[in-house]
Amino acid sequence: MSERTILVVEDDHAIREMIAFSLKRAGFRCVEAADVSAARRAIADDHPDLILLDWMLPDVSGIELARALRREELLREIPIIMLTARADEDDKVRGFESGADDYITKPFSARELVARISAVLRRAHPESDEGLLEANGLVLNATSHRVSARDENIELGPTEFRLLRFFMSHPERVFSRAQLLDRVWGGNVYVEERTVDVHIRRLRKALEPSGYDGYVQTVRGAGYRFSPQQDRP
Amino acid sequence: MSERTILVVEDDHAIREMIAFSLKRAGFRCVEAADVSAARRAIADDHPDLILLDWMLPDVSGIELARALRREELLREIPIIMLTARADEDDKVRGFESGADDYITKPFSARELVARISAVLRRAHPESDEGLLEANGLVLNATSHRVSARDENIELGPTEFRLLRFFMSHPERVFSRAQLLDRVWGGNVYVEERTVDVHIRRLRKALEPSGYDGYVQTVRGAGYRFSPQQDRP
DNA sequence: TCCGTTTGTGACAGGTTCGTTACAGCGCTC
DNA sequence: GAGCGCTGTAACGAACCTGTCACAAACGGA
Repeated sequence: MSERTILVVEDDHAIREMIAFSLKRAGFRCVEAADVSAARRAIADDHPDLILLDWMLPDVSGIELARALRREELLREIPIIMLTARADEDDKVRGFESGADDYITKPFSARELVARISAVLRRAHPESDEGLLEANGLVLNATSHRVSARDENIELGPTEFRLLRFFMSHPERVFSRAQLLDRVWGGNVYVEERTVDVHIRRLRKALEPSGYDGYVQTVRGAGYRFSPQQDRP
Repeated sequence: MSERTILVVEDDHAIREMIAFSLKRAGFRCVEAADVSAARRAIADDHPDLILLDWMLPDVSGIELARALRREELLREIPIIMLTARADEDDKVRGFESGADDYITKPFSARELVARISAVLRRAHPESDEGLLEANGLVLNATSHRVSARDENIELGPTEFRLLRFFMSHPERVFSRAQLLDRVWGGNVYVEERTVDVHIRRLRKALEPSGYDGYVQTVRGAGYRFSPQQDRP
């Protein structure tokens, strides 16, 4: 599962650091913001997968930010978890919290924090697209995570599977190594471009016994292409 | 599963919008009403599957509406979830709530809301779940809570039973640990993902004597899959 | 042809994921 | 309260995957 980015919006420096530390240790990428304007910048720059939002902020209240985000079409999908202090017993205010996907009352443990974040992320990205890709007898089933060549099963590693899935959903189109790294490996990873070659090789090797390795073609100076145009193997 | 319609009866515009937003995102169809008379119209027009009812309303109290609905023959079936403010902890109030199928105290998170609605709907429309699941001689009887392999009884713990039942009703499909936690353990429970591995192990161990353990397959980097495709054990 | 550039290939160290076992806590029965 | 089954977590090793390198091979232009 690819790394998830969490934006932490909290004015108290010490608390923010604590949270960031816990999240990083739990394997999340973490972006911090001390106020709403910084948060807006971070949202634009880092495309967080989830926002952890203190509701008491210096400039605009966290609730205002939450409601504003909900109104913006592109940002509606980002789940929000509210941080509230126990003292804020005002019902009216608390009622508004329903705009968030979850809320956590201070004080809270690092484990609870991580658990709730995981739960919300789980719910936010439920199931991926139903996908059956086919090319001249080469079948990739995304839901069962299986690849077969004329009913013969093909074993692929995780990266090779993603690579083939990407290729099969964009046939007859050349992708540079950089594009492949971006779209198969995921946006912000630092990996040598030549690494793509190696995985192409591994994919070809796996397809070789069934004769489909020719479908993965090299375009010298440009990148690679998946081309099922030619005759059946 | 067909789309379910929820009627939200709540006078506070902001809260109502928030709720509606959350529900829509969770895949429900959503109808809104600000007062009891609007609610009655909505019930007649939209035939909601569930009513979310604030108990403090401008014209008639939510409780009155609930009791009135209960008296009407055709509407008895519609489950009702009450929304109450924390301040109203009064026993007297709680007593009135007995007409509802569940109640939620403000503040609440979207996650809690969705979880409770799902639970009530599940109870109201008991899934005509085929109580008998079969896969190449492996039989799971949901009603008698029994599992047998070729007439040989198999002892399973509660979690392993639910796990196997879930797998058998979704064969040939990969589920991530997160999805399994969500759908077998239940949405709002906070458990380490690796815990899934241990229960997979326990399930396999229980299936081992009869040779069915191979049906529970690991998909590295993705999750687990139940696959009765291969040869009989 | 030659030479520089690009790609294929095999090996490998480090890291990650998974299987497995052990164990403590909990609720239950007796 | 002891005994028991069930659950979730931790820890360890094994299997596997990954990114990088070094070198070989292929290619293309001069």
